[in-house]
Amino acid sequence: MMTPAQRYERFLTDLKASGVRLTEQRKVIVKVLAEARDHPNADELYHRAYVLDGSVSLSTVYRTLRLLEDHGAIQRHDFDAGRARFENADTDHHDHLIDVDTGQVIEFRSERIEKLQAEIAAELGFDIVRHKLELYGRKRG
Amino acid sequence: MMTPAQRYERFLTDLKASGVRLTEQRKVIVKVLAEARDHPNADELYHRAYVLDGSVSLSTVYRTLRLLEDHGAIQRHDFDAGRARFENADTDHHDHLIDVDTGQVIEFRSERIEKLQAEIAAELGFDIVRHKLELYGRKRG
DNA sequence: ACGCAATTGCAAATCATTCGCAAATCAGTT
DNA sequence: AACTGATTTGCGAATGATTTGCAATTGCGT
Repeated sequence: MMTPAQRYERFLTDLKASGVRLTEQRKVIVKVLAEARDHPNADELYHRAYVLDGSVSLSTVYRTLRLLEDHGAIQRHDFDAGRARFENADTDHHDHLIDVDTGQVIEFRSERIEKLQAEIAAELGFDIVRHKLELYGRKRG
Repeated sequence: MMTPAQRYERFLTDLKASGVRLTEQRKVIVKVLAEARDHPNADELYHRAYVLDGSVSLSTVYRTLRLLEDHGAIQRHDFDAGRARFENADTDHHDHLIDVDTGQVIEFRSERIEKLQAEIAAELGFDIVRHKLELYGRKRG
């Protein structure tokens, strides 16, 4: 398991290796992402970054998110329509269970489901590029 | 398997039974939905409906889609972010495989995956309200 | 330190969707 | 078939998330 600090360093190393310019704003945004334990949206990231460095703008947050997504460093989700949410892509693949009452997001992973998905795609003549599995549930009374 | 005409009649019957007013525009939009073999978005539905009846506006398409979704008559998807797509809800439940090259949507159903999902949710202490499983794949060379 | 292309903040533009409101229309009642 | 009142409509303006144009700023190789 990576610590936020390790994740941050790795983000920077990877970006530099890809020839991406390390501006103050990008470093701050990347730091906020590295430290996030949840799945923040652009606005939440902006506010967290702004506290660390008032020179960060919402535009740059959006531009940096796109940049990081294109580099495969983060992943975009749209659990609720209209607002994209983000998370680091360095961790192992997992799917999400969203509590419909609280909005809480729980991560899980099932080897068996992954395998079944690949089988189904193969039967239909496809190779899976990516997939999205979201369970929306309610806590048992 | 229901024919488009049967689906159309059933839409109208159900709506009338729910005390929904059957306006000209709603009937046209419902007819277009009943006949759709794909997963059209609001704009596509608007164009198809407009051909049948020039008095249909995009606003009413959106309002009717919301109405039908609230009544459980249709289902909303957001395969590509930003544009919702719709399909009749009368057919059996199924999931989707989206061809990343062509955008084509293939429907499939797996009893085993459904079952696994329920098991996973149960382990986490949840009952599934709904779920979203989308495979994004590429045709095998 | 120099220079210039890449990046920034800001405000204005987009895109899908929703909303306000006056005019039109449905559906039950005479 | 006309009457009525609440619902629904089309229009254009409003919204909310995200993107973009542009002049000013900044990272970073020389």
